[in-house]
Amino acid sequence: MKKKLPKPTEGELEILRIIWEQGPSTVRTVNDRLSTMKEVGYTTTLKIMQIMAEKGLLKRDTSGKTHIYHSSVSKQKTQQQLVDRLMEAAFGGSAMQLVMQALGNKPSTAEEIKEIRAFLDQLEGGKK
Amino acid sequence: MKKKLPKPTEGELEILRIIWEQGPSTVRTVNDRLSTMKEVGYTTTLKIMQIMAEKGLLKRDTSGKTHIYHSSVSKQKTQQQLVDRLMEAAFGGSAMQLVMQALGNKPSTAEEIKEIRAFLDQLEGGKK
DNA sequence: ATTTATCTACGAAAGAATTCGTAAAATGTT
DNA sequence: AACATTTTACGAATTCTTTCGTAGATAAAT
Repeated sequence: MKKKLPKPTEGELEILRIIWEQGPSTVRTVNDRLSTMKEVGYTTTLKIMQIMAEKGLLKRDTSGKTHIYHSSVSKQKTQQQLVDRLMEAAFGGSAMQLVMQALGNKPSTAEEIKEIRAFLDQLEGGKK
Repeated sequence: MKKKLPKPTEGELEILRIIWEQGPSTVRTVNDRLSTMKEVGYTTTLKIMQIMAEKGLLKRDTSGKTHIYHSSVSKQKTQQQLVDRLMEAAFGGSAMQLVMQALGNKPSTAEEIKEIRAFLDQLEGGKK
């Protein structure tokens, strides 16, 4: 019975994305990356990462001088959680409406559309 | 040049959904509806709606005794905004990834899948 | 007109999220 | 060893959201 982790905030999600991309990271490397996107102080990043560790979103190895943080939530699960939330909160639980909204505005390439079709094929085939 | 309205909070979104559904509403009717979903005091609903009016998410007619609130943001635009945000924040801007995540977990009916296909056809047709 | 009910206004409290200053601990440099 | 740098720890200030109590205004009922 694993307890449900809290939904990451916007700021936390930014950090998660960096760690998913880089793998286990120090505050320093996360902050360096983050700094290329926005103004942010080192201690601010540190604090957020410490809080994330408390919440269970990150785990940390404190054996060395510099602590190393790694994600304890998978990218996939987290994305799922966020999509589910939005689907519920804004679309009354309708996946289709969400999908159409997502596709409708953003012009997709023919290639992407093809991939989605293939994906739909697979979905149908699978559930027979 | 219309100024950008703030992103509604979760609580605000619930109220927006009710107003989108019911049309222009009083605090009373919104609160009645809201109360069927969760415990909430009348003044709480009132306060949130007042704040929403301040922010520009709602407009109100104060001519009568009872104020009437109506949405100043369209359902469509708001959904778009939220989807865009999530797409950016969690999927690096990829509509496709978001779509697959949305479809992948939630089992869709054959009917829905059909509709999505039709939608894709239309998308392709439209962009030549 | 007095009472009762409904509604708005105001403000306060509590909790979360974000930010950062300062200090202490660990490490590195000369 | 003395000094400088890096990192962690702590806590305070700020802002935002949510909640609701209380009071005042307006309308309805008797």
